[in-house]
Amino acid sequence: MGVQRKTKTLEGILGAFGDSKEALSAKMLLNRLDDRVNKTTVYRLLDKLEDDGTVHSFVGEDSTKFYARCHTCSGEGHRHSHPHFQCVLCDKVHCLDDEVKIQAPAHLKVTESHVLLKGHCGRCSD
Amino acid sequence: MGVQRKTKTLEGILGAFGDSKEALSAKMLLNRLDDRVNKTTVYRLLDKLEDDGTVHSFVGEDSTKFYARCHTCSGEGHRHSHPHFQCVLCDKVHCLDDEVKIQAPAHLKVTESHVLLKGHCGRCSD
DNA sequence: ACCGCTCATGCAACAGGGTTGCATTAAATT
DNA sequence: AATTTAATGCAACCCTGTTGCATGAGCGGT
Repeated sequence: MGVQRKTKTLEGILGAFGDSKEALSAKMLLNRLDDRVNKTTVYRLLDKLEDDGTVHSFVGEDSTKFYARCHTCSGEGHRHSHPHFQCVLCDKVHCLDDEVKIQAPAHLKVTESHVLLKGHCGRCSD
Repeated sequence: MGVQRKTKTLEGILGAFGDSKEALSAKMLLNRLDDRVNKTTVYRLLDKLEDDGTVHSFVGEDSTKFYARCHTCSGEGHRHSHPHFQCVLCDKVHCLDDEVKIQAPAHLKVTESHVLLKGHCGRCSD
């Protein structure tokens, strides 16, 4: 089951995400919360928020998991096929808008697509 | 620098990949080699083979790294934008043929695209 | 065939992300 | 305020992957 109580840490996490499309790792989240919270708590809350359809997760190229607010999902299931972009200079990760449809050979039944783009973000490529 | 000597383990690894498009994790590779080789050796060889342009790597949704033979790369640099497919039933992973171009907003300079599709493979969806 | 140089290997110990069990704390409900 | 039950913190752990160092094995030269 998902989140059931409004706690300090929960508000902190939701506050960190805000309403932006930025994606955060557990570590980044802990930093933003000034390391005053236990990592276990953060991981458990993120799991629950994902169950609730509040955030979605994906894996970055360094094998760490990133989380970002959902804008189109419910607890019924996550449905997003938008790409994620990671800047190789400032390391920031964020969700892109465009839906992506990758076509695969007919004999494969594709249920999820994960797209990660890497490069220089607007701020870093000036 | 890449691989410089033809050793038993090297032959074993190349043999495991063969000429197929199947991708293997270090763990899978160790299993196929009957766990008679040290994992450190495998990791180091895979690194070198990647340097040489013999294999390429990518991260699966479970955050583990997969390796597969390159068919179009050299030591000069890896250049593939083909998707990878992971079957959620049999867990096999393999490279797809189609090149993929994801378009991103103009202010982003994309240098790498990683696409991972998940679903049922031909053998598992019958 | 042997020698010697240097790369490759194995081992142990470590690093980092993430998880689990359990006792304690604190929301929510009455 | 008392009770219930979810949330938290802690320590210990799992897993993938890496590093330092001593030993073993390719390979080129003789």
